Amino acid sequence: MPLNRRIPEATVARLPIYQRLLLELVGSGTGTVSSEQLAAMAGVNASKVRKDLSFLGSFGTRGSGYEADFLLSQIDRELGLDHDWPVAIVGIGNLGRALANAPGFTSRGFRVSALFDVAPELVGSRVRGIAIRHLDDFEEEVASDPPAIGVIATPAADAQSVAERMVQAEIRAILNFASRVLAVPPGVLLRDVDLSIELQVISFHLSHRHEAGAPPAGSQLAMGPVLGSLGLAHIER
Amino acid sequence: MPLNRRIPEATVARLPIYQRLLLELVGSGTGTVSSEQLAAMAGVNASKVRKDLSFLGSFGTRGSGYEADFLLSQIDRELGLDHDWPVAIVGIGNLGRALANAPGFTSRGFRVSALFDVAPELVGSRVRGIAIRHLDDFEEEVASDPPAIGVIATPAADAQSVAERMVQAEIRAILNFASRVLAVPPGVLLRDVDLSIELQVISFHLSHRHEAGAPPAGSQLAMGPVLGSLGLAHIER
DNA sequence: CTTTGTGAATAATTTCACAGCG
DNA sequence: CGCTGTGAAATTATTCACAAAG
Repeated sequence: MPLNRRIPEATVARLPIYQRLLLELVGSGTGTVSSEQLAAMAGVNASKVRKDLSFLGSFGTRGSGYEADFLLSQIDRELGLDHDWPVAIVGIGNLGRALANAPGFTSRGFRVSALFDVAPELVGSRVRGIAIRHLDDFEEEVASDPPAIGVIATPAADAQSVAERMVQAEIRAILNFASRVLAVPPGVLLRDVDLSIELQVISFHLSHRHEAGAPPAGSQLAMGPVLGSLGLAHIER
Repeated sequence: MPLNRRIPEATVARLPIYQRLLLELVGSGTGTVSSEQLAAMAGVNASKVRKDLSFLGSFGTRGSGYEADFLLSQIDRELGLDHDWPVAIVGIGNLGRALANAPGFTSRGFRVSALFDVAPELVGSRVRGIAIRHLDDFEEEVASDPPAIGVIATPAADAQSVAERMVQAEIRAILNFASRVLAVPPGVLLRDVDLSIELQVISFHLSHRHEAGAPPAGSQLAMGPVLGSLGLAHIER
């Protein structure tokens, strides 16, 4: 068991998929699960599942498979979902509200700790029990319960200034849903999501579907929304 | 100019990024742009940009760069954004509304052609001028203006049945935002987006930031939300 | 007899480095 | 000269195939 301490990025990108599947399986009482089953559910092939899981350690039992709840706990640990990550969301429009309510934002490791907007009619109302604060009070509010992750769901024009205030407030990781390339200093982890990139990838495949009948390579395991960010987004030291 | 007629999937995933950057550049009056500039904005390196663009043809001018508007038109053509793709969105909650209003869903190739929900208080109201119809009328409504792409933004529990109705209605491509693995027949292009996957990837990097100071490989150009889908999602012939 | 874990083989992607064109 | 376009090299990711464990 060599246990490489460097997990390939491609594997990291798939761990959340396995995590979610295992959550469902454990929830519905599954005891053990094979790489074959996981692979079918994830839409990948079984050796990829085994290879991915082998980077975490040897948690399977030959002849029977993986114990679902134990495997889940190992993946959670590897993904850092056994920590508590307070998440602040700025921009409580439709998208911000959707994020605040998304199961993935409110369970297993993540806790929506603060909501901000500038619209007077929003400030003071609550989403899932959390009061929306005015962005003017951002620094003050986050001081008491410093968020680990900042989510930007503002109009594009406001995104950069929000990012700067997040950085100023010592937030080390930013998830950016605004369609705007952001500059952040080295040391800040920035990831951009563009909701429409998948639409364009679909458009590509639709308009090429007649040429050469090969199934699109990314079909089963989709490459998700991607948006370029200024090349500054790495974790320091 | 060999002009490989098979564009790597990794390149296809980046074309929307270049597309969006070029839109901005053209909008702000830029005439020519170098691979170096595009690379800096996209957060990738210059040879990757040149390699990516070379799959579309030789559109650059040595010594000066690429003519922004011409390059944009070539990328649009390659991505199929010169077609008109009617998009039907089912589930007009916060997420559905956010999608209906997203710039990427309403410009360049895409046209939100129909909105569906089951909530009586929503049916009849309009989002960006498009009336929300009751899901019961789905088949009838889409018959008159058949959507090329169906977007599922419903609660997880409803996603599968919506997918089946879309397939029945001859929709060949589905973009699924529900956190639920969907089964679709071969021939239907299915892509899943999970809004929280990036959050988990961030969590991974945050909780590993102390070990070995290497910048996370996916930092500059983020791998986006990904969710496994049942292995059925390919375009036929 | 089943299913994991993993080296080895293959394939895809990225990066390098430079010839060649404007 | 400056910058593209692209083979070749390096790196990363996937798949194969099978020995070993339960």
